[in-house]
Amino acid sequence: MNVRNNNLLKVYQILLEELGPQYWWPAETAFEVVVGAMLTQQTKWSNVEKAICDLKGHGLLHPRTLAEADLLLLEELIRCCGFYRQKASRLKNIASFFAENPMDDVFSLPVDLLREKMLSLKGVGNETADSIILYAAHKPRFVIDAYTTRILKCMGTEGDYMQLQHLFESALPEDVGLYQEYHALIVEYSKTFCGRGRCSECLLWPGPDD
DNA sequence: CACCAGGTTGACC
DNA sequence: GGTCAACATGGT
Repeated sequence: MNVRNNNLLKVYQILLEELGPQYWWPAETAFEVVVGAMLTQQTKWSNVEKAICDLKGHGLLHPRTLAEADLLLLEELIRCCGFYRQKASRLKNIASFFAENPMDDVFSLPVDLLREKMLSLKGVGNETADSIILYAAHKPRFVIDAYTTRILKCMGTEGDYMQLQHLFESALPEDVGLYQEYHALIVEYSKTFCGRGRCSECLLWPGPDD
C-alpha cells in the first residue's frame, strides 16, 4: 500500500503495523541515553553498545565519574565508535555539565530552554539535542536524522532540519511516545529496506513506475 | 577496496 | 548565509 499524499500520520501507522513497536531508546538511565546519543553520531549502534558496555564496566556511566575519568582511558573505551578523540573530550565536558547541573533540574526546564542548553554544549547539534530531549527528558521534540531526510526527499519534500521537524510536529499529535516510536520506526525501516538513494521494497511512496 | 554508519564543527567563500 | 573538509573506526 502506497501513501501518496504526505500523510505523515498514516505513514506512521503503516510502519508500526509492518515492523511493530521498537521500544526506543535502549538504555538503563537517562545519562546513558545522553552518552549513547553522542557516541552514535555517524556510527553504527552495535559499536556504541560495546562502548556503553565497557563504560558501564568501568563505572563511568555517571556524570561525576565520567567527568573525572582519565581522558586516555576514555578514548580507549570509545575508540570503536570513531571520532574518538573529539567524542571523548566532548563527553567529559557534557558529563561535567550534568555533574554541576543535575539532570532532574535541567530536564525540568521548559523544553525550548532545555534545547538551548543542550545545543550550547560542544558536540551537541540539532539531532543529538532532540534525541536527549525525546528519549532522556521525555519531552516532545521530533528527531530528524539522515534517514528521515532521505525518506522525505523520496516523498518529494525537502527542507532544513528545523523545517522538517516542524513538518512532523505540526502533522502529528504532540505525544512523546508517538515521537519516540516514529523516529525509531523510520530508522529501522530505512536500515532494512532503503539503500542509499533507492529503496527496494518501498511501502511508503510510489516507485518509478507508479 | 570503496562506501557507509541513528552528526557536528569551524573555516572559507 | 550556504558549502565543505575534518573528525576515525569497524562492518559489508
